[in-house]
Amino acid sequence: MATASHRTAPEHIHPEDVSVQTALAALADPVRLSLVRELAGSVEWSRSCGSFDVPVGKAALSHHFAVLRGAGLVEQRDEGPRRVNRLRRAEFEARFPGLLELVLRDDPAV
Amino acid sequence: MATASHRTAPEHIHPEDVSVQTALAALADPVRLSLVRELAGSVEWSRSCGSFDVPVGKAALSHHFAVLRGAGLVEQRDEGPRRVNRLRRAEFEARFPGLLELVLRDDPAV
DNA sequence: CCGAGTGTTCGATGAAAACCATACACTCGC
DNA sequence: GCGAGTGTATGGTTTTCATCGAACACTCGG
Repeated sequence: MATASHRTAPEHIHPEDVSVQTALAALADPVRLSLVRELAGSVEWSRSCGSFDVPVGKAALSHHFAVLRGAGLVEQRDEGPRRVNRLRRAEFEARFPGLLELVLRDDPAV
Repeated sequence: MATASHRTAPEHIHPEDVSVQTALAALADPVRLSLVRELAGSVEWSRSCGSFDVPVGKAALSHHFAVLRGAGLVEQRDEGPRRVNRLRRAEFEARFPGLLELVLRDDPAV
């Protein structure tokens, strides 16, 4: 039941246990930033990993999601064969006030 | 006069022209984060580049300051033989509200 | 005008990170 | 129980970045 294409369920890290460094590094990558933004504009649990429009292969994509999990930015759940995502808005906001909002509503440096 | 050990004066970039990516990447490095924090606790223009307590050589240090300038985080001015620094608090805050404050008053991830 | 102090530049090195292609694991509909 | 769809793991390549040592440029005090 509900254990998609993975031996074990995704391992999550709570934002509370994340260092600023890790958080910043996670968001400093263009692909991940794109994922986070796209995710922010979607209904929770509505997007599977493969449904994002980024210019990388599956392997790299999977890796990026692992990084996002490791930064407490994304939560994942297995739903049948696919793994659906959710942006941990509230929790992340509590740990890093303003950060998420900052990267989300950014005027791309004019 | 006032052109220390450098052909040309330091080239600055205003925070307004900096992308989030660049800003985050600049702050995601341990050495640079250390520099910013130490600088935040000092009087403006009081610290020369060499006066910071970081475990890297001069060359690397010089590079890190270049990155910080490129992210609009630091302003430099030549004062005799040395180059003194200032944290661009207000300008940076205006461009990335909350970010600087966030990395400065951080509980190192418990 | 020399020597000490300061910072940048260059070239090279090493480590980290992103990426791909492939192979594998799991789910589900047929 | 196949076969398609989805995601992970592994191995290897490439790129990026932090770092160093050494050479250079500039300032200033004797």
